Formats: sequence, C-alpha cells, structure tokens
Amino acid sequence: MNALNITISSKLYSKNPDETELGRRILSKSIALMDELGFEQLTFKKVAREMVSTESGVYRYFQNKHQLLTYLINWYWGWLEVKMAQEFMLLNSPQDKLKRAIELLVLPMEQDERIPHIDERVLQRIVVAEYPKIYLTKDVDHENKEGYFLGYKQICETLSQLALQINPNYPYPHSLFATIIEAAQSQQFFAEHLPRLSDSSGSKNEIVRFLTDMTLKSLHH
Amino acid sequence: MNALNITISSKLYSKNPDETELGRRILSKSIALMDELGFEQLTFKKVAREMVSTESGVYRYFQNKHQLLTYLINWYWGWLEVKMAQEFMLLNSPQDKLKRAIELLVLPMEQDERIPHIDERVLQRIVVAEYPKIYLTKDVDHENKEGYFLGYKQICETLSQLALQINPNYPYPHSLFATIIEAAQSQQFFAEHLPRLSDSSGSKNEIVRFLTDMTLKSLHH
DNA sequence: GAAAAACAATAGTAATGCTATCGTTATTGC
DNA sequence: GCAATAACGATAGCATTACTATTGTTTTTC
Repeated sequence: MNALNITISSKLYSKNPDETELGRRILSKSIALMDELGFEQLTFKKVAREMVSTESGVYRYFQNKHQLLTYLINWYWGWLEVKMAQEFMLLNSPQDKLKRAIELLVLPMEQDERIPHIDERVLQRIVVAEYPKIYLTKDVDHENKEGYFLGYKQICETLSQLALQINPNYPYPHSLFATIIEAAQSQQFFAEHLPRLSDSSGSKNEIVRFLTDMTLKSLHH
Repeated sequence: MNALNITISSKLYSKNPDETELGRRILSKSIALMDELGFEQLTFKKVAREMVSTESGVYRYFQNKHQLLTYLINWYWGWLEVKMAQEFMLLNSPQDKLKRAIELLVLPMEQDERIPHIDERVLQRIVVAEYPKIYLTKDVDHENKEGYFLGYKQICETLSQLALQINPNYPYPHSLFATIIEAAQSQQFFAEHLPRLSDSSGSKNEIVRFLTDMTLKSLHH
C-alpha cells in the first residue's frame, strides 16, 4: 500500500520498494531507463549504476527484471483503477463512465505530485511498449497463481460490470474489455510505429473515438 | 518463394532457408523447439543440437533468433493470406468472407502435406504465444523499413478492403482489423491461461462468435 | 577439374543473469 | 543506551548466451 492505496501482490517483489528511499530510487530510475533502452536492453547493473548503488542492491528488491516490469505494470493498472473510481463518482450514466474510462486508457495523464518517484506519463509509455511481455511467458500459469496479473484482471472486471449495466444480455463483456484495453495500447504503438495498422496517425483522440465506437456498438442490442 | 508462393522479405534471412535441406531442417526444428521452450529459452545452440548440425550453420541462415521468429510469423501471415484468397473465391458476400477470415484466424488448421517441414498447427501456437515480440522492440522503425512486418500489414489491408465493401463510410478499417487480428491471438491465449480476461473458456468457436459479432456490429451504420 | 560455395568443428570473447560472501552502516527492540 | 538484526555497498565468481572468427572438408557449379 502507498499514498494512493494501490495494492500490489507481495509476490511481485522481495522487499517492498515503496517503503524505502533506495526502493523508490530503483522504481524511479528503472522507469526512466526502461523507457530509454527498452526492456531487453535494461539490466540491473545499468539500473544500479544510474541510481548510484550496486547490482545486489536491486536484487534485494526484485528477483529479476521480469518481476520488476510486472510490478511496474501492475502499479499502472492499480493507479488507473483509482483514477477511474474517482472520475466515475462525477458521472451518472454507464455510457459516460465507459467513455471516460477509454479516455483515461489512451490520453496522456498529468503527473501526480504526491508520488514524485513515479512518472506516470513515462510509465504509460512503458506499458504501451512492453505490457504483453509480462504474460507471454512459459511461466504464465504459475505467475498467474501468484497474482502477477491481478491489476489487469481487476480493471477488466470493473469495465465488464459497467458494460452489463448498458446491456445485461451482452455475452462477451470480459473478452470485449480485454480487447479494448489491449487495443488501447497497441493502437498507440501502431499509430506511432506501424501506421498502416491504424487510421489514427497522430491524434490520440482518434484512437479514443475508434475504441468508443467499437465498445458502444458492440454493446448495442 | 516456395510451393505456395508465399513471399517473405529477403531482409528476413541471410540465406533463404526454403531452398536447402539444411534450411528446411532449421525451420522444422526451430518451430518444434520454440513451441516447446518458448522464444526466451530458445537458443541457436539448442536448435543446432536438435537438427544435428552446428551453431554456425544456423547463423548462416538467420542473423539471430529475433530474425528467425519474425521470419516464421511472416511465413504464417503469408500462408493465411493464401488460404483466405482460396476460400474467398468460393464465397460471394463480403460478410461471408469476413466471417470465414475470422474462422481461419482462430480455428486450428489442417497440416499442408506439400510443405512437410512446416507444421502449421504448431506454428499457429507460436504465433499466439509470441507474435507481439517481433515488433515490441526498440528497432521497430528500422525493421519496419526492412519489411519485417509486411505480412501483418498485408492481411490487415486485405480485410480492411473487404470491410469497406460492407460499409464504405466506416472510418477505422485498419484499426478495426489490427484489433481483430490481435484479439484473435490474445483471446486464444487468455482462454487458455488467463480465463478471467475472456468469456470463451474452452471453445474456439466462442472466440469466433465474439470477434464476428464485434466486427459486424462495428461496420453497421 | 578448378573455383566457389556450403558446411562442420572448434575456439574465443564480451556481456548477461545471476549467487555468494563479507565488512560496514543504519534501525529496531528492549 | 546497547545489543541484535536488517540493510547496504563492494567485490568476486560462474555458467550461459549471443555472437564472431578460423580452418579444413565436402559438395556444387561452371
């Protein structure tokens, strides 16, 4: 738990990085480095150098960089969930809530000053660029039991419940929102790097419109 | 080019594996091993051992395992494209063609005896488990210029054209089919490993119905 | 039958992904 | 306030990985 009450499975770290200076420096520097180098080129040695500590220092908090990435991505989903809960209180219709949820998934977010060691905008870029790597692994079943993907599943469940308020007979709410959440990430990536896989080159608002259109039409009876 | 006229960018290999015995053995054994071990655990040394040759033998055909994976996945898209073209000739309405395309994306396919060194069903499993790794890289822009993703873009374009026959005013055909193609893969993965991100635990037909519903509703005006 | 290409075999190298040890410095409990 | 404990920094070590290079042998091609 931290300032924002984001819960992350304790299986996702050896020692909670949120509770110490050194841990928060690991988070801060590994977010910056992962964004710069990408997951494959990141090593704990480089993180250690950047934060002026040692490799073994990082290993005391995370077993390996895969666990670190999983932690960061779960942190992001947890944070998004909190944001959504806040914003939903200001809205009434489930349609409006879904629209707002899609905006939060895609549009860049402002930095939260209460958490200075995590740059949410950079973290969002990491999620876009790396998120499927946390589950596309031979260990997925084991890691799933350990709660590695709770953040993702939780946000999918929340949005599914909203969808059923619009159309209680819609048969695929989880598939729909897993697809929407994934598309929210991959369309951002495609718009930037593989524009022929997208119609929204440039504007993120175009992606929001596409996803909203797809969601509401799917739920229409 | 091979028996089926699948074209793959010559940047995707050092020496065309389709043209020699050794090359085809590399493809055959690396498909089996990648399926068994996963991309991360695969090494050229293991492939060499399996095919009774040497590491340097594999390096003569592919610069590294990332290029090998990209080759395999492009081969798959090319092959699917050929399949679709064949089946479309038997159908008239664009709706029927789209439905059939979605079935081909999801349902297991039969082995093509003309290509004994490639097991299409195993290759399909590899695509489900590994496909985003080929573009989620810091080299994506450079590799894109080299034609690393032509197979994916081509199939997306073909389906987009079909969609516009149904609704010429639909504004997001490429985004739609990039999303459908991705969801076809990820829903198979989720149904097996992360069932709370899917409503189709078990039957692939359920996934087909979900994707068809989403596609046709999206195109509805 | 010569030249060129493909292949097998082996060696070597820098980097990676850890694990282990050990002395020093903080923190905590009593 | 002091002992016990945990955290940290520094360093070493090791098996594996991801290549690159070399050299001799076989096969193909012209």
